[in-house]
Amino acid sequence: MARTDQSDRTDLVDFPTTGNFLRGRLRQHFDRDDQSYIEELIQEERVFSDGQVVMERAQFATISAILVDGFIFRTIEQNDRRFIVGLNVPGDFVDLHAFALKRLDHNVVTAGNCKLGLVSHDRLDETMRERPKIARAMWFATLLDAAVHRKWIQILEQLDAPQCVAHIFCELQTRLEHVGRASQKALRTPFKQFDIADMTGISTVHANRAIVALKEMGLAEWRRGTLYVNDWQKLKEYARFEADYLYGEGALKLSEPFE
Amino acid sequence: MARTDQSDRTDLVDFPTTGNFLRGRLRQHFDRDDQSYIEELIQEERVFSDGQVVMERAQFATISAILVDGFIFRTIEQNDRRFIVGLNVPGDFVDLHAFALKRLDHNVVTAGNCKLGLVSHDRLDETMRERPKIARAMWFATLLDAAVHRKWIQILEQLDAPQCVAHIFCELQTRLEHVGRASQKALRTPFKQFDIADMTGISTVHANRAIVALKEMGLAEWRRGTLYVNDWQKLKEYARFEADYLYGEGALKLSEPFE
DNA sequence: CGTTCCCTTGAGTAGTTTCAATACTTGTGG
DNA sequence: CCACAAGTATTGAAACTACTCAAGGGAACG
Repeated sequence: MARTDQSDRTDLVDFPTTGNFLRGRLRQHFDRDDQSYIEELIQEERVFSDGQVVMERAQFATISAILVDGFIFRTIEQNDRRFIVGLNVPGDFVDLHAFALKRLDHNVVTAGNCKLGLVSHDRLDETMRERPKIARAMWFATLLDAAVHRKWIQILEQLDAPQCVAHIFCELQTRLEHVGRASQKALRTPFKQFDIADMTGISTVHANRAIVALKEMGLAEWRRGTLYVNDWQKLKEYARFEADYLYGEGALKLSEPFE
Repeated sequence: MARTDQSDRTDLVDFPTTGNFLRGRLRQHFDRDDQSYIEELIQEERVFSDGQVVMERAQFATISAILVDGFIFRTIEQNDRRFIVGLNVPGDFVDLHAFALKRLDHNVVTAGNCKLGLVSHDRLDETMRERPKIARAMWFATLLDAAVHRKWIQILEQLDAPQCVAHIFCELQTRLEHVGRASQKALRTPFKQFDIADMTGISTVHANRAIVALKEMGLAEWRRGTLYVNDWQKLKEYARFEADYLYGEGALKLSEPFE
């Protein structure tokens, strides 16, 4: 699961900006030419600081961005309250869906410092016309987000606050493993406790209590943005986390040829 | 909003199977040739009865289906409990995302009797290669589902049970208006109260209480599958429903040319 | 005309919220 | 290097929301 094998490493050397795109998922179906093509789509890299809006709800989009480094929140604001409806990790094409939607229904906001690679929608139009295989992989990438959304709907419907928090961290860890950014003992994030509250729709006070509960159960310990976990397996069981839906290893993985 | 104007009606006469696809949204950007092309994609129509599984989680998919008539649930099952993570109405391409994902993370199940139009993924491959404009519209359609998912995440995070139930019905009504299937006074569905419970993650007992609460507030009355609403505006305010995110009329609508 | 499925109601329990008060961290200017 | 301010984290208490279990009522279907 989510190893960093040799070929993955050369990906990052040769394709420093897009080497993590779909890594651990469809990427294994890309040949070198596909990988170069994708890398060359990116016209510019840009660095963002904490809390910057990468793409704002309802703005007409002409470019999209892939996350090279850092974390991204997708947020919906209503009545001065913020709801985090999605997270992104390096390798995620954070607003690729803006290529088809043109105006997003939510904001894309940095969580901590980020590096992003930008591609114009004109270039993506070309990709649609000339590289249907890659276009379909991009489509796949946006649908992966949708699969994660569905899982969030389920966990919000099913789990209580500590389980829900645990599930979100299990997911984050697994997604970081896909792109070789995970450490086994500690999950470092730039998140505050109120970010966790906004992801799960609970109050900050209750988010704190959920974190305390995880610690009291001996499952995980949160200290200023870092989650320390001794036994991920135990935490996953507690959160009823099953990684299938992330389309890495598991029942949903595409094992057939992809052209 | 959501009128049935003359051109919409001819859509349904000339394109009986796909005439509702993206109607009220991107469809206005399709020319007659696009519309014919889409109609001709459908190779077969099939009728399903209540509770049939149209596409099962993790099965390898080679066809996708557009909903011509009826309602569809997207469900995730865990520990013998069912979670409804999405709904579909006529005109929705219910498992178009299976074209890119190949194996779905959830089940697609009929709610009541349904008519579906089937298209093979081979045909969709052709569409990707030969009709990038239509391919992009299909991509858009799958992302519309994702936008609805995000809204569900938000309402689950924000609203209490009666508001959440109200929101789901406001959304359903608006989506039916898009395809000319709404009546102003009564929203007829094949849903049971336990379906409503599974959509919102509450118990059936509590779903019942939420429905009672809506009635006591004079907002809506539920009688065996039909929701009677006198003043949709009042219900929408109560549910904090804002239709933008459905990409019909509103801030997110694509007003620019689409080729 | 009874069985089954669905809906409804009541009572007690668990989970979550709000408000309020206190403590800890980090960064800034003196 | 200290003092203070701002932001973040923690705790307690009371109120509210939703849950479970249990029992009863009603409609639909054979």
